[in-house]
Order: sequence, then structure tokens, then C-alpha cells
Amino acid sequence: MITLYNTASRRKEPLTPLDPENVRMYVCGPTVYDRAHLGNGRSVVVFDMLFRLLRHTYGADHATYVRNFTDVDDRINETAQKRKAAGASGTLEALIRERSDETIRWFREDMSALGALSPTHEPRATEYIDQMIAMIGQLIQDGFAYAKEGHVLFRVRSYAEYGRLSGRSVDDMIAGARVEVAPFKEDPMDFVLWKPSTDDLPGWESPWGRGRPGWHIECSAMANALLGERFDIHGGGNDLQFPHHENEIAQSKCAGHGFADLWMHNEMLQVDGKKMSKSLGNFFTVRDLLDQGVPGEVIRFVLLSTHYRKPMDWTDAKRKEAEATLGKWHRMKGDHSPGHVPEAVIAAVADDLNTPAAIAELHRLARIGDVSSLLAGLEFLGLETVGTDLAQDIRASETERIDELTSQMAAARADKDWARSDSIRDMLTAAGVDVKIAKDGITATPGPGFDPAKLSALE
RNA sequence: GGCGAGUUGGCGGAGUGGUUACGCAGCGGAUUGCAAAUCCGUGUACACCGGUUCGAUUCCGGUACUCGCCUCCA
Repeated sequence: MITLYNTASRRKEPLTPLDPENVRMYVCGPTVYDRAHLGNGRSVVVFDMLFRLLRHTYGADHATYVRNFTDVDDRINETAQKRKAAGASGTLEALIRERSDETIRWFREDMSALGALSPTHEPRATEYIDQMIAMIGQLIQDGFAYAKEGHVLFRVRSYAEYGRLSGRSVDDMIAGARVEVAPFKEDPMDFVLWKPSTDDLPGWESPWGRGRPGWHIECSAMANALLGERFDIHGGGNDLQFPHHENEIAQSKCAGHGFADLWMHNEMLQVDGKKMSKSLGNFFTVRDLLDQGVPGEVIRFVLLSTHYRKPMDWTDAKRKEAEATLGKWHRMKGDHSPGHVPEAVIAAVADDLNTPAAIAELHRLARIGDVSSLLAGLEFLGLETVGTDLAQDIRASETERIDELTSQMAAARADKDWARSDSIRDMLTAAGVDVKIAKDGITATPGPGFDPAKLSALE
């Protein structure tokens, strides 16, 4: 049984799929205007873990995971405008398209490096404009939205349940509101479904003139198009709970949809105790870490080491600890192959994605030497590439060279020539090779920082 | 100001109404030419103040502090 914390009810609930043959989840993806930062990575890894659990529980073909790309957004327009101002050739629209394409490609690369499976569908907002227009039209027709000065706004007061997900009342929100009220709004809380575009900006013809959709309607329309009017799980970062998810609910429910049964939100990734965000400027990208030589699975391991509903600080100490742990497990690998996924690991993850408890179980398996269960558990957590990044590609000639040095060292030790033994060991160590001296012989394993060039240079 | 989450041993991090994970570091031991690595052993910590209870870190109320949302944000 899978138990998940439902933000809407604020308690853990057993997951009871609408259709066990097709468990459906929607997760808000990124706005594609720049490289994904590590906070984006946390959300992706969390919901990837859920996707893996669903696939394991209901069967790989019985889970549908939709994660969108928001590729119509003012920030994308801004980055393209800057490029154009800097002398880039092509129309603004082409530059915008280029920028989104590029960012989507980056996103896929980076998330794949974190061991995240591809979602079943990765819709782009710009591919679902027709559905958005249709939905907006219906909302107007039914009195839930109104058009004014080229804008279409959702009439928040028409939806009595507004604020339920985030536990707010409309009146309280207005009292503390810092939003400046646009003249075309009937009510300060009303939000945009459609807004006009100038001629140079991306826009689509609509009954309300040429324009583009507001952010919130995108997710409602794409979820509906790909998962139907009602589905099981909707996920996203905690910062999307309000207003984004609240608005999605309002739009979809007023359009007559059942929408999501269960809402999940991951807590924020922090740096020095503060949320990592582009507006604070305290962020670094997944690519930054990869480029610094931090293997993707080390990043994934760190992200899974803290429960998803707790804030987590990214620290170098955690990175090192993860590297040490994975390196140790890698060295146990030998000829073992993965066995059955241990029940305790699955049970931990099925209990509201308690990945830290799952990792504790992995430690136990390592301690008792049950390597095949350990490997299966790692695979289940999406860490099946354990050690491959760490070990790198070692060419046969390099392995031979290491073996040769190891036997020379053994010979020196047999002669009690400690100085020679030590110098060979130092050379190997300097090249990033782990040397283990035991009664029954010496083993030398290339470690994370293995540098074959250094190996030959030292001879 | 409103709403929400959190505060666990040196650090990281689960969890539970009573027997108190797990990892790292530390300490003791084994092994070792010395180290490293490895293995074994070792730590009654749950912000504060009240309440409920035979018993609370765990439930309830309050206080302090931290964080998030209320503006784009995973």
C-alpha cells in the first residue's frame, strides 16, 4: 500500500487510484528560459521517485506521468530580447523559439544526469493553445471569467472554494495583499487567463484578440488534455501551492473537471538556510555541479537523503559524505548482480516517500554483506549507475599498468623493501587509486579522482 | 499583518506514548612494518513553559526562534 501526504487534507492518505490500470500524475515543470538550478532538480528527483514507485507497484505500463514545459513566458521573451539587442540575428519570435528549444534540451540532459526517468508526456504549453482558448471560452460563457481590454480574467469570487488548498480566505488575502490592482480587474484577487501580445511578441489569435495565455491556465489545459478531467496526483514545489495550484483548481473545477484527487508539494532546497531562487541570486545550476565533477548520482543521493517535505540545505559536507558512501558501496559491487528489491526499501518509499529510511536500510544491507539486495535497492532508488561515474572509464592498458605496479609493490613487500613499497603506493594514491593492503594481497581500485596521466608521468 | 511548515545527540537525518533508527565525525579494540582502508564495539539527543497521562521527545495549549507563501519561482 502506498501512503502519501495530501496537501489538500493535510494528512497522509492511502493512494487509491481511480484506475489501477493507469495511475495518473501531473507535475509542474519548469519555465524554460535558463538552466535548471538545483532546486528544480530536487523537485524532479522527488517526483521521479514517486513515478518509480508507481511503476513498481502498478506495473511500468500502468503509470502515466506528465510534466510540462512552460515555453510561453515573459522571462523567455526578455532573454530573447536581450539576445537580439546584443546583435543576434533572426526575428524575435525565432530567437524565443530557439531559446526554449535550447533550454528544454539542457533540462533533459541535466535531469537525466540526476537519474530521472523521462515522463510519459512532456507537453509544451505552446502546443496546447487551442485547448486553453477553448477552456477560457467556456469559463466566460459560464460566468466564471470576463474579458476586458484584451485581457481575460478569472472571477475569483465566483468560486466559493477558492483558498481551500492553501488554507487562506479571500478576504484575508485582500487585506494583506501587496498586489497593485490593474484597472481592468473587477476584484484585486482576479487573475489573468489571457493577455494581449504586442506584434513582436509571440501571440495567437483568439476571440479576445491576439494574445497569449496566463501561466495558470496552461497546466489546467495540459493536464486535462493528457490525463482527463480527473486524475490521481498533482505535484509541484511548495512555492507553487499559492497561487499557481489554487488557481489551477479554480479554473478546472469551474470548467466542470474533477481535477486532482491528491496534492503533493516538495519543500524548498536551501543554501545557507535560505531558499535557493533566481530572484535571491543564491542559486547554482545542476550543470554547475556536474561541471565541477560532482557525479549526478551523488547529487541524487544527497537529494534523497532528506525527506521531501523538509527544507534541505545543500552543503559540501553532504556532497562529500554521499561520495564516500556511494564509493564504498561501489567497491562492494564485485561480480554481484542485483537481486529482488528488498521489501523494507519499498515499504519505506511507499510510506510517503521516506527515502532517508530507505537509505538507512541500504546501509544495513551493506553492513550484513547482502550485496545483491543492496544493488537492487540502489536500482530502485534510481542509483543503479552506482559507481559508474565514480569509476569513470578505465581503459584496459591503464588497468594493466595498475596491476603491474601492484605486483611490483607486492614483490617489494615480500623483500621487506618498505621504502619501495611506500613509493609505489604513494604514486598510485596520487593518481587517485585506492590501495588496500591485506594479508591475502593488495587490491588497487581507481577512485573518483583517478587520473591515468598522473600514473604514467610518475614512472 | 494573514496563512503554512519546522526546532532531534558534535554534524547530517528518520521515527515513536514506555523498550530511543541510520550515516559521518569522535573514542576504544582487531588487523597492519607504520598508515590508509576494512571489521567489531561505543553515545538514553529530542527548543522552552505549562497541561493530559501510571508514563511524553512523541498528544494538547502557549512562548521563543527559523523557514516558506501572500509578487515570478520547483
